[in-house]
Amino acid sequence: MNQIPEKLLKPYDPKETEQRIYKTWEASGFFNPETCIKKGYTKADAKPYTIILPPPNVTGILHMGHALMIAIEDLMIRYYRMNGRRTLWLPGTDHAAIATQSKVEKDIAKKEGKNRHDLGREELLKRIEKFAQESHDTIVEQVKRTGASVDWTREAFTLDEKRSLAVRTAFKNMFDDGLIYQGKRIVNWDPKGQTTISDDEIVYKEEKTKFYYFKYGPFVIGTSRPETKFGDKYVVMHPDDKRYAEYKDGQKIDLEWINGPITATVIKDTAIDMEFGTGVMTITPWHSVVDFEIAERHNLDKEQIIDKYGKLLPITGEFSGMKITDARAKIVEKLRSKGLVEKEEDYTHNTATAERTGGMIEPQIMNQWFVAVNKKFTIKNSNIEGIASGSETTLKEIMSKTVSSKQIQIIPEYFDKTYFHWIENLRDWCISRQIWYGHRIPVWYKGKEIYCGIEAPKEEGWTQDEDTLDTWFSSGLWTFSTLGWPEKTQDMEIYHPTDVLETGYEILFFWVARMILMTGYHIGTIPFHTVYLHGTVRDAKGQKMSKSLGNGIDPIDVADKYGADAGRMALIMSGSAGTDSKLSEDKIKGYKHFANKIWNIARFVLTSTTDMPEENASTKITILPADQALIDALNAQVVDVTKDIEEYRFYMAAEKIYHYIWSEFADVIIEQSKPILAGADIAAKNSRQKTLLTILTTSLKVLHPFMPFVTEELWSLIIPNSDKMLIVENWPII
RNA sequence: GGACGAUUAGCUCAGUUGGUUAGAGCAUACGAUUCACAUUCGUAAGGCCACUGGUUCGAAUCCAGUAUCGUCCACCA
Repeated sequence: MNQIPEKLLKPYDPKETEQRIYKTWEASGFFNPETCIKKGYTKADAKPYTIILPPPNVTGILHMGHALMIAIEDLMIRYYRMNGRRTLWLPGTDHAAIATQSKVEKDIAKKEGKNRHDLGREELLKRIEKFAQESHDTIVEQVKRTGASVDWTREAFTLDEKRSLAVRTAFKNMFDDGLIYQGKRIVNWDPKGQTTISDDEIVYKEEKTKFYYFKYGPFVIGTSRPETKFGDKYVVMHPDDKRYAEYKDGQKIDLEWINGPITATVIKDTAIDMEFGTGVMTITPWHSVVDFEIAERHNLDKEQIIDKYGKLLPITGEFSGMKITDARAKIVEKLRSKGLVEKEEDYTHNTATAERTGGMIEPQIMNQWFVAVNKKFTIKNSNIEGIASGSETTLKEIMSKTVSSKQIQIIPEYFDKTYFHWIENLRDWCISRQIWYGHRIPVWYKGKEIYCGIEAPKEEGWTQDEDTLDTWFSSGLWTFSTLGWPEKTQDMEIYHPTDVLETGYEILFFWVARMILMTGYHIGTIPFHTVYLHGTVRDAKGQKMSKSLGNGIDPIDVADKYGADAGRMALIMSGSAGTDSKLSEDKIKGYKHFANKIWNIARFVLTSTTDMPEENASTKITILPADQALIDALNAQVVDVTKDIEEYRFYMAAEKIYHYIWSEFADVIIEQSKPILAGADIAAKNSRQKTLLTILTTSLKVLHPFMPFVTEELWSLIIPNSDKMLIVENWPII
């Protein structure tokens, strides 16, 4: 070791280094576990270690949250790869049905002034696919910039051919088992987006409005929505309400209403809050979830008042065809002229709006497809603890048992409670969407006949259901659809169940719970052993990063300016599982300095060891006790860091390494070494030289999962003739 | 309304499951230095660990309550 590489004499330049190093990794094939086996770096019978990358949506570009996710997953993957595990990290992207379609529709409306009906299904889909493809390509480039050691040969897309087959197969199996059914149910209809949306996609916004009290026969009813009241022929009160004890359940009362006399029926139901308003209400089952449930319980008639476009139907008489907002005042006026308005008050309440389109939700009863979460079915082969093969179970039970038995461990643990709370309140999952982009429901109709199959029926005359599936239906299959299911593949055999699912806590219910449901049902096992939930990355002030606020930090800008390594370190160091973190450029800058620090340490060590004698069988350098003590201290650190990584305390592991390298190695050990290296005692000098090299190489190995680029680059400079890259080096074993 | 968190130095956060004198980074002050370091080093100051009570030989840590902030869920006619 005589030559000091010229590059090393200048400050570390991450921009030049990182992209070059990534290409070297790609060319090596080491992201692919089978290549590692072929080259002898992983044993053929090694225990697998699998992470499936939560697929970013093809709606745009990656943000800091993705960068955090990748930093943590790559850290685990590189750590386990260095530990000799058969390590697979499988990448992919998500078509994100509603989000993507509405993004493209918005663009088209803005640029061309057209809506989707102007374009037609085929043309719109073409446009969306083009957008999705471009978005996908950008995302892939971004993922590469972060240093992610994902196996690109296995890349998947939630809407590609193999995943589509998985979706149709999954649908058919559940359909045949009676777990998917079509039903008239009240759904959240978004008149603006012309689609249903799930409960989870609703955003409640505060609205100031009027609260009216109307005379309804002998009662006074309260409402903020007079326009729905036309069909109200049931008046409901709590059975224990003494004020209305004289009225009996089922009693008929003739009264004067908006468009003339009607006969109302008294219903007693405990869903009524005696404290609210007058304690009496009329119900509109077609347009209210609570009312619908009351109507179901008492087997009452349901009538539609408002159409899909938010306009009043002929049942409203003279108001027919009017928009809700226009009609409301006129209806109140009419009631007032009839002397039926008791009083009105100012009222603030939460209205439901669609997250994607901002449209006001108008509940409607519609034909939709559902997954029955409480329906019993026989599970064929079960590896789920507490649910035996061949026993009767429900999807809800699968979701709950896998976690309560700790077969699936959630980190941080306290999210268990939130998870169970959610499961308890879970209703049947509405999986149909009235949009065009996504997996079309594999059901065909011919007259009154209905056919569900993986492929379209061969005979003529069948038409396919117009709806598509909720995007979470396909992502629910993600851990096994990516591994080739429904084919019986070797990948499934080897890599499933996966080890860790690492994702943001905000999609615990959307996604994690649905993966548990789908995997339990289709595979009879768990999708992963551990769920690691990371927090939200916020700006320095603690605000969410968003486009509208313009406070986002672009991971690519970070990579350009400070290096991806620095960005990764800043993200990993920003906090523990489940807690939000604040990120500022200053923080990232600090870790750029750190990368340069290691660079300089390496320069010092290399220039100080050029005259170290080469070792061979006859001439061995003896390590003196003082130096052995330094190595022992480092080893103790490595043990500590290893434990922290295995127990998911990544921030702590990172901090320990950082602290060791800067405050111990650089500030103490190197400073102490200077007189020894310049001294006359050759034995002491050689011992120290060898020790410095040992400490440097060990430090690089331990730091590699955190800062892969700078460590790999230094590795190649330190050991120039080795063909073994740091990525496949062995984790220091003590 | 229900659930779950958080509250520690000026700021951002640790504190590994109860154990010496509560730590780090940034920022601040003072000093050193051109030495592997454009990006260096040392020293210092800075804390009623939100508050009240309890358990314990011992509490930032466990329990109960209060306050403030945050997140999620539900949503009322």
